[in-house]
Amino acid sequence: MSALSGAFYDRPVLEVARELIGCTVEHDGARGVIVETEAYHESEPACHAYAGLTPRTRTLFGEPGRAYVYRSYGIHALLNAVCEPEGVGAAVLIRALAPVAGIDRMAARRGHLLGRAAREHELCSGPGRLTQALGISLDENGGALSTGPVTIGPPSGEWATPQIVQGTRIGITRAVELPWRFCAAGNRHVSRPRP
DNA sequence: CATGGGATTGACT
DNA sequence: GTCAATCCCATGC
Repeated sequence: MSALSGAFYDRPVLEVARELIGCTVEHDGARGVIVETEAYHESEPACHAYAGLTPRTRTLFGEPGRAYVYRSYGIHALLNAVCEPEGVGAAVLIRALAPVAGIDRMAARRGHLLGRAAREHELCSGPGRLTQALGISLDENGGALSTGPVTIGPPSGEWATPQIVQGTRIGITRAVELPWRFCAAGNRHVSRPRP
């Protein structure tokens, strides 16, 4: 499958966040369809780029179409797609996937036993879970999403025109009112709370 | 240089 | 429902 080009991300971050629903993320033998995203922009205080250009936010302010991966709560690696022109700090947080391929590998990395369908819902339904399932680490920070190791591909089939529900972002303490979260309507892999 | 706070998760009451 | 784990880095002395 061909990956999306860097130009896809060189646009307003809200636009990209919405259009990434239905696209695929692939890394190290596992792939899933994006069913939940959130947009972050330097103009609002929930965004890491709000503090300006620092060693941590260097990737955020860099070339669009790159992966911004950072550690959250000392435990989890969270995956973002850098957006907007170079020099603007903005990114889309990938919050949940519907597993498509390499489900055995996802389960192994997540420490799950396979067998029950219900287990599949716990593989990638959260930003920390999906990076663990795909084996994405901080080493992937700064990598181009068009060439990998982490790649994002276009939607296929019915995912080309997904039904989307918009709501407020999760787990933040500032700019909580902005409706910058996008979810595939009714999808079981979306993290909680469901919109 | 010391400190404090997360774009979370899973285990437990 | 509550709460600890754990580490990068921004901030302040």
